[in-house]
Amino acid sequence: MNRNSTLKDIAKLLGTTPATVSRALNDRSDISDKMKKIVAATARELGYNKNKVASSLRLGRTGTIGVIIPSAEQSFFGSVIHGIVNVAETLGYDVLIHQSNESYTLEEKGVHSLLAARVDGILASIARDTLDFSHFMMVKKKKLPLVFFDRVNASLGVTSVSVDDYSGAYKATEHLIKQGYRRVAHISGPDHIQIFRERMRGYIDALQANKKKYDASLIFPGNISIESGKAGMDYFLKLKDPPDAVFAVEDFTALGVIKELKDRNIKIPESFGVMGFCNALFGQHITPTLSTIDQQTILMGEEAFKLIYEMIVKGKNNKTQRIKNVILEAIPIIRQSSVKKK
Amino acid sequence: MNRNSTLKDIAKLLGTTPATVSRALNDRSDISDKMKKIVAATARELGYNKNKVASSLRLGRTGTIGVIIPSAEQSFFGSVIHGIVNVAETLGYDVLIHQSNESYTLEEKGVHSLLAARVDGILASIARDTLDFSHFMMVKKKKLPLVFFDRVNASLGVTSVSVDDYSGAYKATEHLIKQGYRRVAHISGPDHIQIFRERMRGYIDALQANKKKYDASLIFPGNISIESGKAGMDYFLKLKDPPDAVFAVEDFTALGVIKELKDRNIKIPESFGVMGFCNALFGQHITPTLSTIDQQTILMGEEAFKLIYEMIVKGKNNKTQRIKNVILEAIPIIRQSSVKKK
DNA sequence: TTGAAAGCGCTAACAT
DNA sequence: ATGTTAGCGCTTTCAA
Repeated sequence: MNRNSTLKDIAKLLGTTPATVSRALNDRSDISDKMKKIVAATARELGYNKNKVASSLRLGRTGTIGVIIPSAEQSFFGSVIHGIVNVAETLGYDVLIHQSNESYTLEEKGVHSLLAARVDGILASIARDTLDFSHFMMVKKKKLPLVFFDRVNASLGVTSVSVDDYSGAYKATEHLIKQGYRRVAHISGPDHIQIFRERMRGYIDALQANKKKYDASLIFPGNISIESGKAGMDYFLKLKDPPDAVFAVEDFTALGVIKELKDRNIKIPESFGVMGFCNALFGQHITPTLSTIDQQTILMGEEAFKLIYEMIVKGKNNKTQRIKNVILEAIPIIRQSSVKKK
Repeated sequence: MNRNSTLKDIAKLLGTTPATVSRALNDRSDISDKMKKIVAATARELGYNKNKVASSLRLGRTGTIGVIIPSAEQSFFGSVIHGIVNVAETLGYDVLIHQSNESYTLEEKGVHSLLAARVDGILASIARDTLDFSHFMMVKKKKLPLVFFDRVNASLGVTSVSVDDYSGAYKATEHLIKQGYRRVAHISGPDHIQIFRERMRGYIDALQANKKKYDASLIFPGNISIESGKAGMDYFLKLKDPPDAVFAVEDFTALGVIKELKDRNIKIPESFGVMGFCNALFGQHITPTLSTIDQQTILMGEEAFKLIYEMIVKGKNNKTQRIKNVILEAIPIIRQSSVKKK
């Protein structure tokens, strides 16, 4: 590997010193234009490319942020990464990715790898299996900028971006009621995850605000899967007074509901209404198309990076950091599965 | 930010030197077990976390690889990233991500950022708009390990992993013929991208191997979108002797075909057969479910990392590198849209 | 088995 | 406007 050229190489060639070359390349005001030009030309000639590793060591910052997601395979996180990386590149930051695969142990390892890499900040979406948050608290204690996105935990006092799950669920439920469905049920997600609890709360409040009685038998505990959608429908249809609409905690669950209804020849949306949550890609391609709540994934990634960027920049000036919790609007996407009214 | 502890801190506390502490922590054989134990204990106590930046500068390698993809938003690339990152983590590597957003300029910038970060190798999937490959040739010239995945270019002599596009297309086309469809058409992708040319070649060869005449009017030039699927069908159905099956270059195109057929009340698969390519998630949830070719995305990511890892390790020993081109099997996933026979 | 010293490439403080 | 010097934290060579 033909050695990368260094400031020293350029300096030697020009009969000057590495310090001057460094200043010239960094466009410092105390260097003459003439010198800047000749340095730039020589650098180009040698194919010089700044060694960010050395620079980072010297500066005590890396211009790199770390991201921890459950899995890049889930298209939701792919979109968020897209948003994060695009803004990061624009602002000159590199992005390191780690996956927890929903495991606490891997998440914890990921945090340590990122700390070893001396990232300037960490963006994270909490793993399903994480119940102990000491690794994140350690980051916080080190005063290293930390931002949670989507899978947040309000009790930790960490800056975050998430979608307004409560209001999204509220809107979804209310939409079904306004469409004339009499009894709106809910299939929930694992209730140790805050966002799913929020969605359930939105569902319950929307019922009560619309003078529907809250009926615990109309809530089926699911686990974010097609299967729990099917199982939920199976359960609901055996009730004495079954529901005629379901607000599912996310789109796969809603898909299970639709599959089960189709198997039983129950007409959607005429006899039964369905709303999901997530705006997964497949929703617009199935029959009937799925009404859902959009989570603004790309925007979420962009906002997450902007938040951490702000923390990094402010941290330099030793300003005190206030915890911010950005809540993105949950946007109803009304398609066929929930539109009873003509 | 309470300063991270260093080898020096540990050494001072133990009345020894940074060199010894370094050796102890790196489990060198020339250090006594007693010393190793006490060093480990002190390190734990201080919450010591090796500064990878300093270590990288000294060692001349970073234990980091760079990945350039068109966009993390495409679920295909999300899956590949998943595969890459998982294997990388297992082998102790960090992963830096850059996106080209299908633009040559951003791709080129990405390569330079990764070089500045002194990554130990680069994995890349070529952007749609990239016609000039000098940035990749520069990487190759530097003898920095480089592996292409999926969007490869055979003429560049770069190690790669990709799916067997030719054989996948061949199998897809032959499957449709064997199902009894008389005239099998093809909607292609941008033909400056090699994988799409390969798929067309597979289509043509399968026709001829099965004694079907190759008819240029049965190939519609598309651009990997739902719209080109629809446009293709519109064109085909106006032909004097229209086809009764389509092999679409990828699943979105196939989805467009299906939508158009449904709009015209043409029965799938009875009157018209459809095959896609990619095995996108939505294919199993639409009606009819979509027959397609699986690309083994996660495996592709895993293989890509393994290849570059091998190159990195061998490079150290100055062994000569042979260019490898790993071709993953293209696996037909037969669902409803192509099954005419009972 | 351990210590002393040097250096990876960069940048900033200080000097001129 | 430029040069000198030192040091970020680690690892390795050489010496003891």
